Amino acid sequence: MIYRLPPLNALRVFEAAARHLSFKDAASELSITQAAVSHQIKSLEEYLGVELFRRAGRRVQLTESARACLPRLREGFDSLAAAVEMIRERAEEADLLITAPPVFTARWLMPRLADFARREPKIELRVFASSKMVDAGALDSPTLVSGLDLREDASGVEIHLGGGHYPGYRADRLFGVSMTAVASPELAKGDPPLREPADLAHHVLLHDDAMELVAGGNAWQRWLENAGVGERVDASRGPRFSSNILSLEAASQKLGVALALRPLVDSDLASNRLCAPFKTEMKPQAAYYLVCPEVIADRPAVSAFRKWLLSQV
Amino acid sequence: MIYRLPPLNALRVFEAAARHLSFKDAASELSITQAAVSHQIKSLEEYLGVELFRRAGRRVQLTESARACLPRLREGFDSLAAAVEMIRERAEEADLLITAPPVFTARWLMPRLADFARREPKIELRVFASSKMVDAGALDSPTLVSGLDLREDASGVEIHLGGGHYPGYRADRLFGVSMTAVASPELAKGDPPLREPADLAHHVLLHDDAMELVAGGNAWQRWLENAGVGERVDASRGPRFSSNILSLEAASQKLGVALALRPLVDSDLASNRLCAPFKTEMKPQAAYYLVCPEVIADRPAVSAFRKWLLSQV
DNA sequence: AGTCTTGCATAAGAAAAACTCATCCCTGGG
DNA sequence: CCCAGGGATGAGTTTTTCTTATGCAAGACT
Repeated sequence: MIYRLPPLNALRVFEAAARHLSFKDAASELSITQAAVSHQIKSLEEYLGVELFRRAGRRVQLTESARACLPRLREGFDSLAAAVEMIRERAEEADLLITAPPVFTARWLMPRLADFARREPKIELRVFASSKMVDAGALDSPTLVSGLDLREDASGVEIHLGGGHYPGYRADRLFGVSMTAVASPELAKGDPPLREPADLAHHVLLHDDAMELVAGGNAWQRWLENAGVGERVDASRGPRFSSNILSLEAASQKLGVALALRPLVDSDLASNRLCAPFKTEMKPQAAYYLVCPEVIADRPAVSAFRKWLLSQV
Repeated sequence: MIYRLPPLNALRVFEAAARHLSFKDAASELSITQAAVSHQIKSLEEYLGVELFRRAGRRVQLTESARACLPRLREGFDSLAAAVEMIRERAEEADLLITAPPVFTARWLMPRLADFARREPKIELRVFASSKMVDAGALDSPTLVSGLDLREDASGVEIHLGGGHYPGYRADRLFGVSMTAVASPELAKGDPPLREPADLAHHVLLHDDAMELVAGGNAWQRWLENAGVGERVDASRGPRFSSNILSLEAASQKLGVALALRPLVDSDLASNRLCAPFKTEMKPQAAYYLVCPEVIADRPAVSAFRKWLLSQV
């Protein structure tokens, strides 16, 4: 995955200027001059080809599109700050740091984690749900990782949805997934009912960024084509959420039909919170893997977790 | 909120180098020379005072702390890329973009949103859950926003947990919150039972980054002091999650005791998924507010949403 | 109204950061 | 043992970013 990123310093200046709604104040926050801010903003506007501020006399105002992207921008800088903070603080005061995709964490890991915590009460856990743990098939890091500094206390393991080729890492396959459409049982039996995929034409499709990532873009479109009704159902309309968890929640609230990953939603299906009205399942190559560098795989905390996780599959 | 950020270009180079585990390949991806990569990494290492790569002959390896921060780093860059993408694509293909804190979205907004969608089926929604919608009391932007380009189609509204001082914005108070301890009912009645705050000394405390933000740091510590048992219970131990939703999930799975915001968890309490064993509630100044710039407040999509949201309170 | 003040824009030059080139060094493969 | 591959290093160059100085327009003040 190659990032196509804008000039990062200009972005940081923009964020400060947007926060203060003043180039001057932003400048003083950043310990630079007002002129420097003005330059940076201008270059960013030229780079983007979009006006970010409207200059109204002696004050500046954000354009609506600039304002709308601020939360995401803040989130981005916040993650970066957290990332470096994490490096600085080293041991992290935890024995085991688990990084996993949000849906996996909420629907699969959390219901089981209490059991692990009971068995290994001494292991201090840290669970980080990150939407970036989906990879195209293999990590881009093809080399054997060895010679890590073993004095460091914290051990990081990751759970990836990917193809399983992680050379240099110990990767244990947990389970494969398949994409299926889910809805509230009442909705499926309602009017119009959901009996076959073509019925989706009369229903609201719920989209989310996470599923786009798993499917490699246009998740619903692909699923519909897979079901043979790509032509008959418009995949573009419908509300869009930032996370699959929200889509599932929306589906259970009868807002529409969402895409979900089995077996993660099996408990929702069993409890009748959701139902899967169609047999059609799209099976991506990907599966969930527990991934960690070989060199830390035999630390007590890591191997205990690994052993436990595999016993849960 | 002032960000303390490292040299951003160096971070980007580091990410590429970590991905390839090769300075040479990273260099070619970034269209610069291997020497440039080497310099950047070195300067970042000096800035952080931490070794990021271990040089082992002709190959480089990540140190464990460097590797552990990668997911967060990727998440950061990804958000930045998404943010600028959003500016570029302008209208966003949606009529209404709602940005709200994750717990609010999952526990309050989603259960009600189906109703809104039914009433206003024409309004194309986009819901973005962002953990950065908590502010210290007021937005830092004190100016009246006017003269936005009204031709832009998408309207962005935000839901903030804050003090309600948003000059230039139309801010409608939704409801106040209070922090309370929650646990699984079985856990509370179990052995040792949870009868008064001091009993927490014998239980696992669940921490999360979101609650830290709300409380302004050391959430449990503050809550315990508020309950008068700051001395008797160790607030530092226990697993740590990246989101309050995960803490609540962990609590309901009997992993320990979490901090929660009322009234967001009221439905969990009503359904007996969770219980609030103590009367002690800590009431931060903050409340949830619907916030949007004055100038877009009267657009049809925005005013419909606003009216509906207020009717739900 | 006229004047002052405040804040952004702009141009030119200065400073700093980032990059390249040339070269060295080490390691592992043949 | 020698060679090739890949990273390190230092000097010098290019590019970016910043500052200083100044201009300009709008709101505040008298």
